[in-house]
Amino acid sequence: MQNSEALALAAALLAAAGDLTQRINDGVVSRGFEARPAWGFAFARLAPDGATVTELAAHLGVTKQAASQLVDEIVRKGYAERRPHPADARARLVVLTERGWACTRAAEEAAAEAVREWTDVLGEGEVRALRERLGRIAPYGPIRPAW
Amino acid sequence: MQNSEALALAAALLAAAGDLTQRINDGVVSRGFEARPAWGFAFARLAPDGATVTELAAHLGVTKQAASQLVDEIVRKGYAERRPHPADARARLVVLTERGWACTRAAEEAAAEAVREWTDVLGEGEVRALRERLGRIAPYGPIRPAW
DNA sequence: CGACATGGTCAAGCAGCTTGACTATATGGC
DNA sequence: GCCATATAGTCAAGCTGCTTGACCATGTCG
Repeated sequence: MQNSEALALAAALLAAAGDLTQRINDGVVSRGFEARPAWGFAFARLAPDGATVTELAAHLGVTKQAASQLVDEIVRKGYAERRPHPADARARLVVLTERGWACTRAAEEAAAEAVREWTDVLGEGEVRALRERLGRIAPYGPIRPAW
Repeated sequence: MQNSEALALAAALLAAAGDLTQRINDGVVSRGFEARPAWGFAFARLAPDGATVTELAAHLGVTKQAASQLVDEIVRKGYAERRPHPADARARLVVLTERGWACTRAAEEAAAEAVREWTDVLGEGEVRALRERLGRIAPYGPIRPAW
């Protein structure tokens, strides 16, 4: 593979990621929620059982302060709430509210809608293969900003 | 495809894009250049024959002022220079210097190196197919930030 | 030639992140 | 039981990269 091909792959990857992110965000907004794309990663971490600010920060790859600000915002807008941590009086458990869950479902619907357009172009098997291959080359650990 | 699958695809795409971007940037830095990931898109537009600030802004999807700041920086660091535009006295043509070209080549090498690791996992044909499919679903036009 | 469009810059402001300092609680050695 | 140290979280200040708004110089077209 030529060097310039590799750069083109990077560009295509970023373009696809940006496009999909934009579409998901638009879809979420059109369903009556306001959300910044970065929230998706926060919600994904909060979804199962909640998380502390520090855990969230590690997951997002930012400082505790930045994570705390993000939590401030989603709490202020009613998507999550801070509760006392059951086992550690220093910590506070951030959990999604019902509205937060609704927003998460909206994001899933929007994502499915966006991916459906890809399915129309590539076919379902190809899209599934795409997802599987991406998963193999970039395990989904802590988030690193795309640039 | 289930809704949650679609979100997982988006996450995998962003993770892969972020990972690749990070690796390319690291590779460029280790070759003795300092570059911010966003520069890649600027350099790509400047590479053939130069571009005006306005063209660059449109390509990057930001304001003229932001593009101008970016140009200030890469000029200050010796990667490009502003020349009078041959056909329009209002405009100034931003062109890469020899150092700019060297940095571009370093980015291509770094990208090739990063993609090579993927090739080891997926095989060359798969990676090529990945690039081709990504190209089909997200034509590489103006850049939209990933989030 | 004059009216408007376009390329570019200057200035101010804002959002999201950082580092640094601090308080409150937890943990482990003695 | 107590103290030293580590950890969860917040407050405050600052930086960077973007934005909007205003402006000048040049081009284009009636």
